[in-house]
This record gives sequence, C-alpha cells and structure tokens, in this order.
Amino acid sequence: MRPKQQVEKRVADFLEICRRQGVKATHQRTEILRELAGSEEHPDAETILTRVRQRVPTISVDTIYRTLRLLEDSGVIARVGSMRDRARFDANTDRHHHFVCTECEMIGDFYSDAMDQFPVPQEVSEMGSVEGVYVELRGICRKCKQKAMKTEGRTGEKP
Amino acid sequence: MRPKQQVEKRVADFLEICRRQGVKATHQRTEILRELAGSEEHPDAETILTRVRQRVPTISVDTIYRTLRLLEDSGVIARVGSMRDRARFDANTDRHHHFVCTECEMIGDFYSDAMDQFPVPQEVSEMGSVEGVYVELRGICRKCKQKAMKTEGRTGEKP
DNA sequence: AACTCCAATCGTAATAATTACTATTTAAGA
DNA sequence: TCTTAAATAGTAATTATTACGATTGGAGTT
Ligand SMILES: [Mn+2]
Ligand SMILES: [Mn+2]
Ligand SMILES: [Zn+2]
Ligand SMILES: [Zn+2]
Repeated sequence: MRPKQQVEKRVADFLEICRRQGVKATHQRTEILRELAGSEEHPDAETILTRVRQRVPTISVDTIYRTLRLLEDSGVIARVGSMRDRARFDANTDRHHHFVCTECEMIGDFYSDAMDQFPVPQEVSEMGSVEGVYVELRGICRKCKQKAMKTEGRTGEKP
Repeated sequence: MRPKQQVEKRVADFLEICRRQGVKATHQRTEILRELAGSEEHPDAETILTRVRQRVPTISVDTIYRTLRLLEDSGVIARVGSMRDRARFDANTDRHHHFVCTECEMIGDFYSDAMDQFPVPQEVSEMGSVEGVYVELRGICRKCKQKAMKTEGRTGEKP
C-alpha cells in the first residue's frame, strides 16, 4: 500500500493529462488508476477488475483492458512480467527494475544506477536505437524458499 | 541461418539427452529442434509449425507446443520476448541477451560480460535468491527506422 | 525380423486472456 | 440546460495455448 498522498498526486497528474490530450476523465479511469497506484504488487487485469468492482460494481472487463492500454500509451503505467500467461501492471514510473519469483510470480521492485547507466554495446547500436532497458532478475522468493524447506522436512528421514 | 555442423551437433546432443532421460527421440522432436537450431530469428510456435510442416506434413499443433515445452524444460531451448501476445523461442544456449524492436518485433542477440557479471543489489538478496538474469534492450531497428524516414518524406513538403 | 507396450502423435475440442461490437450512458463544452 | 461525440456495459469474438481420446510407432525383447 502506497501512501494516499502519493496516490492522489498520480491521479491528479492523470486528470491533467486527460485535459491536455482531450480524453475524458471518467470515474472508471480514475478508479482504475487509483487502485493501481495504491498497490505495490503489480496486479494483473483480473485482480484490478475485482478490486475496482468493490467501488464501481458495474465496471466491465472491456473498460478495464481499454483503460489499461490507454494508461500504458500515455506513459502513466507500464506493463511488466515477461512471457507469462497474463500481463501485470505497474504504476511506479520511477526508473526501476524487477525481481520475479518463478514459483509464485511475486514481483518486487529494485533500483540500480549501475544498471540504468549501462553502456549500450557496439553490436546493439548496429541493430538499432535503444530507447529502454528491461531487466528482470529471476529466482525464488523468501516465502517460497521457506515453504520448500517445510515440505522437504515433511517427506524427509524423520520417523 | 546457422552453420549446418553446429545445428547437427545440437540435435545429436538432444538425442543423447533423450536417451539419458528415457524419452523417445521421435522424428517430430528432432525436426522441431533442427528447425529452431538452424534459425537466428527467434521464431514463434506458428512459424515453427509452418516450416516443419514442409518436411513433416502431418505434424500437429499439439506436438509443436508439447515439444517446445519439453525442450524448454530440458534446457535445450529458451523462451524469449517479454509480454507479447505470443511466445518466441531460442535454441542459442550461450549466455546472451536481446535487442527487441518494438515496431516489428525483430529480436537480435548480443553478448555482454559486464551485464552477466552484474552484482546483485542488496535489496534483491533480501527478496530471494537470484537464479537468472533476463535483459531486454528495447528500441527501433535499422529497417523500421528507414521505413519511417521514407513514410515521413512521402507526407512531407515536397511538391 | 516379428512382437510387445506404453509413450508420443494427430485431429480436434476446450480453455483462458484479451479484444471487438453495439446499444446506451455520460463528461464536458456551448 | 442542451448537445454531442466519446466512453461504458454487457456480451460476443478472437487468438494463443493446452487438453483429450483414439491411433501410431520407437525401442527394447525374443
Ligand atoms: Mn515495479
Ligand atoms: Mn537469442
Ligand atoms: Zn515466491
Ligand atoms: Zn523493426
């Protein structure tokens, strides 16, 4: 849960962007962004739908997906989590990267100047122009490791 | 197109793995790997299907997807290209990373010791244990840039 | 080489995420 | 308040991927 103040700042910024881009600042859009901006867990579309429904009971899947695309295109949110069955979303616009648990799909943020300022290799410049870097560190999270330990113990040599 | 010699080496290695793991070295599996190992373009499942069909006309989608999963699980191939609508596959098992064109989805390999030996930040160690790094440099490839130039010229100020 | 057996394949159906359609509603400017 | 085009809700369509059940064939045995 992110601080309410920050969340409302993000929502206000979005309303300004709507005005500038000439798109309507609807209740649905506002609530979807508010939900995402308040979360640190990079939820998927269905999770966002379920949660926003508590406040806007008639909201539709179409609106969820359409709004997420709109927000992504405006640079207000990003899509994270590679090659999984479902997309995950992120309202954190600070330059950062992700740790992904391959077991439970938990996604955590981390920051690294070294990674941000990584020099683009020659061979890449020859392929095209680089506009963004996506880094994902993959492994097993604390929680899943502990769970594995317990399971191992249960099937172990104890009488 | 990768050299035929290298491709056949990869296929032979796979046949050995089949023997060790007690799974059957079928014609279909061999041809799927041969196709993928011979390509440098990180094809998707449908592309692989189309191409393998030229040599094995009756091969089914099920076999393609099932085999790709088998090869991935055995570490013979990898899945690349994040958060797109379809998965892309890679038979290059050398440690390397990718440049991805956001326009045409072209994927190119690059190598970087610096990126491979990157120290894992403290905050990540606290989240869990890192087992792999996935890096994607995103941008616009040469070909797409030239195409954009031409289109711009056509709609420009020339009489 | 013929025999056996179970894993693998084929053709097709099912699933699940995402996108599209259309009648209805609503944000926002006059 | 009135107007209007954009946005939404409810539902259907699309698309990648996975599952199913009948049939085939790889590979070990005789
Ligand atoms: Mn994040
Ligand atoms: Mn590659
Ligand atoms: Zn986990
Ligand atoms: Zn391109």
